[in-house]
Amino acid sequence: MAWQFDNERPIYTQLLEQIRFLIISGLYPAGSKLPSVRDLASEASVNPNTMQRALAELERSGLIYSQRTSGRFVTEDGVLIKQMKESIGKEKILTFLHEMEQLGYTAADSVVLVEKVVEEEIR
Amino acid sequence: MAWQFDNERPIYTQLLEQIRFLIISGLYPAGSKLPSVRDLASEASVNPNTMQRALAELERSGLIYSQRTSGRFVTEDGVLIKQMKESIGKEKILTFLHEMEQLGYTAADSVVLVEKVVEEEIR
DNA sequence: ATAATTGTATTAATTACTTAATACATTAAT
DNA sequence: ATTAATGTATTAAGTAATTAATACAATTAT
Repeated sequence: MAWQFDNERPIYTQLLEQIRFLIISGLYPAGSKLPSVRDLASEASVNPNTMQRALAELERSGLIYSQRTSGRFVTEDGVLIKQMKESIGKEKILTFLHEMEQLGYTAADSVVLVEKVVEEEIR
Repeated sequence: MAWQFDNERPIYTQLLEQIRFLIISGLYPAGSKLPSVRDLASEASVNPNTMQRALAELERSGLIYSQRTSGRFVTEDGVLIKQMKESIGKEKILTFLHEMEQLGYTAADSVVLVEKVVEEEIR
């Protein structure tokens, strides 16, 4: 796992996103046990509290849960994982559309523009 | 003009965005004179330095320029304004696509999803 | 029983950022 | 010449957020 961070955003946020991706993508399967806070922290070269914070936030979202002394686990609820992915995605889409509107583009404009950019990318 | 702010992001950022929108949308036309820093600040109920900062950032982007004692003006370059709008838009699109990828969606996925959301919105 | 491993809580240090206060400099207007 | 209006610079105050240090609690394994 390549733990990499930029200095733009808080480390705990980036940790959260990366771990979330590991779960959503299935690399950490539903029900599986995560490494301990300390192990994850040392692996990512980060203070344990920072990792703890990232994990706590993931926990709030229900993607993982902790059992006081036996460790942390990915939720068994595969449906929840899927829903989480979809709802975060939708949130990002709405934010995006809103920002574009604030720039003077209608939602319809934005659709077209995204299509264009993606086509350019492919080429 | 409705100067409204949330507490999520810095005020100067929000000022910048709102003024930028006024320019891009043509409400502050190319070449026109802006109110003074102090006037804008008092109108927005904001410290002059905060407004100054927003304007300075806009200046870095070339959308406005200042003449030491006569005031600030929107660039005469209408093409630049248009390009600015387009380049900021494109930046937002790329960021969006990147975030979606980090969530496990390909660019093609994202296009389809945006379309879906927009259709829902219209309905 | 003891030790080791786990998550958790509390507090402090650091850092960065935002906003504000104030003074300065330049030019246009009177 | 003087005043008023403009943008600018500098510094400080205030605030919030992030990270780190450390200690605690609970349970599992030995």
